[in-house]
Amino acid sequence: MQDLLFDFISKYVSLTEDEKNAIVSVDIFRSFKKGATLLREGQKSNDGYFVLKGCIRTYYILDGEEKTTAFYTEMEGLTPHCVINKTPSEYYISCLEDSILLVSNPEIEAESFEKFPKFESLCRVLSEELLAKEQINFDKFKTSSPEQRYLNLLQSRPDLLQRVPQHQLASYLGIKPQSLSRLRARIMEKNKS
Amino acid sequence: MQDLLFDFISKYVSLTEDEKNAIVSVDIFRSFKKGATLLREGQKSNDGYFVLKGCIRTYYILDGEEKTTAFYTEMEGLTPHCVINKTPSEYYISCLEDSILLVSNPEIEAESFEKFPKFESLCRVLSEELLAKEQINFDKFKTSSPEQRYLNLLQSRPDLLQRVPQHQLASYLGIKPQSLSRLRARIMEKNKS
DNA sequence: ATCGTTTCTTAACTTAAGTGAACGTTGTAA
DNA sequence: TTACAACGTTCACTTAAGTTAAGAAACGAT
Repeated sequence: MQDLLFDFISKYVSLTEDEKNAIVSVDIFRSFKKGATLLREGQKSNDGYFVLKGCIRTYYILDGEEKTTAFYTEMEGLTPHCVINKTPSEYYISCLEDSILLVSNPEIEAESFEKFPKFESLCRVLSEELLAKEQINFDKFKTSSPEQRYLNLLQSRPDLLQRVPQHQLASYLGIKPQSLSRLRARIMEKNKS
Repeated sequence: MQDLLFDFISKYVSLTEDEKNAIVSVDIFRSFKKGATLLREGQKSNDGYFVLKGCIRTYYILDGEEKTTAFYTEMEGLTPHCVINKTPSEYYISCLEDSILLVSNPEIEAESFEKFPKFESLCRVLSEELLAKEQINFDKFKTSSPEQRYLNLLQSRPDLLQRVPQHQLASYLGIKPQSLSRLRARIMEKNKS
């Protein structure tokens, strides 16, 4: 399991045995059951998550409706807004599947950055990369219709369509579950003829 | 003009005179005329931008149509996706107004990070913060109707509605210019009664 | 000052998403 | 096993956005 992490990190920087041991020794690998809630609206937390195995999602409850806005799967990570801003969370985080997560917080990070400046470089590069990717995703969302967004997801993250319930996918696509149903039927119809 | 920058930075870290001089001495402040193009589709570039004064925008040309997806105003910065990924750019960047920008690139940054590790910390914190903010914005976009998005923009960035042409605002809101016109008329109508 | 372009608005029509309700299926818990 | 809740689909209806076209206003360049 740790090897997955080190393989991932090795794309960015090369770690010495010392540095690898340092990561392992802080012992921040945690298992969660499907459905477990990691963060609730209104709650303050310092925990960031990196998915080694499984899938987690962020969602809001607006007018009593659940709105899922993001999914994180293997080798994807999330530092909640409330951690960055020291404010109560606006959204929930929960596990869609049994998951193994790396759980960190600013204190752990500060310590390790002090001992291993290389870790801070890594985090800078990672978050710059994530930011650029998030901006491209946002751009694509803005410039696409719901149908295009669905087809695009089918291309770029086909696994999600299998792992995730339709009504969560719908809000992820910015539409209602009924519209997603209809849209899928429409596409089927087109492909038939 | 530099004071604006140092005021901004001082919210995150405190700089010594030495460090301030280092920033000034690299001389990366640049002036641009309204309409100037900073980056074109297909082009490779290493330049990132930080707006000291003025306004820049990113836009795509899709099916011959200009789609504006982001605006950056005073004390906001952008490292284009193509810089992070070393790929040709998918979008254009141009100046909406006469602007004064801080222009940087990975080489300058690497040098300064070496001399002043504090700068790398600053950049890590800034990009983590920007990422969290971008995610919240994206979430809000997904969970809102075009009309809500317009009203929200009216609240959160009223200056943009003054500075920016309607048709650019429209694509920023994910709709057509005609729809924005109609939507505004609809809101006016509501407020009258 | 004029010409031409760009920008914004309006309108009529088309298309698709939102809404509310019904129904069958699946999954869960007593 | 039954009962209930959650999920996905379908339908009829409403509302709003996309499309195409036209015209008025603002802006720039000559």
